[in-house]
Amino acid sequence: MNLFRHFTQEVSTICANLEALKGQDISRLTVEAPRDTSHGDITTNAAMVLCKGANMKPRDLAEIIKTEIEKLDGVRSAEIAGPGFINCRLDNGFWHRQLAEILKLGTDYGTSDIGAGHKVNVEYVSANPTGPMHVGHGRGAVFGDVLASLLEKAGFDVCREYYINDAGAQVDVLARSLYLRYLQALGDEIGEIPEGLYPGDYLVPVGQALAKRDGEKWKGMAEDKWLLPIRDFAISAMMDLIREDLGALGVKHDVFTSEHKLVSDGKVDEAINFLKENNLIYQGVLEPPKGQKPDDWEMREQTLFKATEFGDDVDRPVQKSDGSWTYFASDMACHMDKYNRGFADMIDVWGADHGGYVKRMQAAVKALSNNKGSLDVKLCQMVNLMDAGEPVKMSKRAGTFVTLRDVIDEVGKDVVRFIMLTRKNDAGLDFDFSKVREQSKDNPVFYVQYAHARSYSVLRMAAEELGEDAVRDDKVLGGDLSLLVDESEIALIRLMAAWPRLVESAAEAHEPHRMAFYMYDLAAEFHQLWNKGKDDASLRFIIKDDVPLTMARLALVRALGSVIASGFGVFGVTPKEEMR
RNA sequence: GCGCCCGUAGCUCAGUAGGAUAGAGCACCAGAUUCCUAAUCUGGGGGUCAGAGGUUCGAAUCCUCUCGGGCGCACCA
Repeated sequence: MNLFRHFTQEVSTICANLEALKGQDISRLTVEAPRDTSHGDITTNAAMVLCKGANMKPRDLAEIIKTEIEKLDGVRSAEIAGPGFINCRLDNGFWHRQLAEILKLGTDYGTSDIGAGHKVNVEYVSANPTGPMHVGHGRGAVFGDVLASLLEKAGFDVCREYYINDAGAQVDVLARSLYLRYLQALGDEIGEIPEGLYPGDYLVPVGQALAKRDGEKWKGMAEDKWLLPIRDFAISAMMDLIREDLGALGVKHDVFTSEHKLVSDGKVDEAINFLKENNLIYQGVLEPPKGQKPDDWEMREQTLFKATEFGDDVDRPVQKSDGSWTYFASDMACHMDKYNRGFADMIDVWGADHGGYVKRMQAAVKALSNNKGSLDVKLCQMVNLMDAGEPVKMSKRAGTFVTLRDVIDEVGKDVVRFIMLTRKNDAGLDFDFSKVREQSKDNPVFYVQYAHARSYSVLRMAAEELGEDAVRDDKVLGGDLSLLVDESEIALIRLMAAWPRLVESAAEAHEPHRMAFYMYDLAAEFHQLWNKGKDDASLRFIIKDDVPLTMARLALVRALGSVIASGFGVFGVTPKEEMR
């Protein structure tokens, strides 16, 4: 249960039934956590948003509402503050019930039904199949994967999609690059890889595999004979490579959609015909871009999509001069296909360098769905690889290029995943190797992992001190939670109880990073409580001569572990039970 | 020239569908350990929320303009 939603409903009911507020729109009414905890546990703006319609002073109206709120179950006291806030304190019993719910649900705590089973398609990674993934791809991959998990936790029916850009010029370049490696594998001296082809070593074993499979079959043949079969071989090998990288990162997809297949299946024609029927395709000439005019600009008649009718700045070409479809055209087909598969809500995760592409794709989605579909595009900014505050120098030519796989091998997938989510997607991210290896508070992954491990260490210690039997599940879970009365204990429960709401707001905003900050705060709250036991021995979790209190505190510790594990579950990070 | 994103403490960044005295970490200063793991914790100083208008009970948040930074701008994907 999201406690804020619960109280919003309760207070809304109160207001709807008040004589003075008959017939008023109460949708602006909210119940939130006050920023300053000294103002109480929850606060409502009810009096302020409703006073105008009631023709009353906010504080007078607040007085009436307050009287009713005080009668609510779980509310200990209420007071009017500032311009008309009604601040409430909840009683300890309420918090104990929250704790009991966490213990009951375990890592399912935070699961929500706000998605109501609505279908959402999340497309992410979609790296060109021309080589191994780099760190920037990794950020988009983790972001998309975790956003998908987050939406699932919030009750959406999510499809994780990978769009393979296996059509167009870059895969021909890949085929030519592989052909050279193939010749090399057959013993030819190929020298330097020519400019314009992919020089990476990763094609060497692929060339060998091709030579092994086909022998000298393609040697000496004209390009038009070998281009297609070798291209297929190359793409398939590159997708294996990418799938391996994704596997190492723990990133999953439900559907891999091939651009090439969309074209050959006629899906692009289908999309374009649909637009033609709606009079959204025409032959026309575009104005040259103002300011920086490309050197090779020439006046040209093109097949254009009327993107301007759906909010884009200019109409967009869908066909190249050789008659083949532009990338945009097949991408439109891809999104139309998603819509036809039942996904009115789509989310695409792209690199920030594709920012200029957002409007046209959103325009296309509107056009292809008769304005029923929606597309949210999440742009992920650059990742800067650093070491001890200095940028890591990278050069493909010099062979000092750091791939995603290198980073995963160096620090592990859990660290990569978590760090990728410690920034908003549209903010740049520094990935510092030295910081990430550090075992200190400066390293958020470590700090949160340590809180989880510490919860286990307390339970282990309790088993040692009190005996395995004393800390069996049923005894810990069946403890008398009402013994938890210290303010710092209640504070921890209060923060844990905010988790369901956080999941919902992060899901609605499509912002998984909020979970990272929450988990860090939660870890800090727990470490603080642990340390209070140093100053005041009566606050330690394990009190040998007070077993009932110890049981209640072990339950608290266990719940803390569950909430962190719940967050890690969405993040795809394995919670550690010990740090050694 | 146009579009998108961004501008919050010395640094790196949060800021929960507009809420009360704007937060955290790092760094800096001062402290805490016979201890449930010191890989931690407590306290302190530090701000024109880039600037100017506007909307309203109330703005870091919404709108307009200005300044400053990043990205992108026809037959690449």
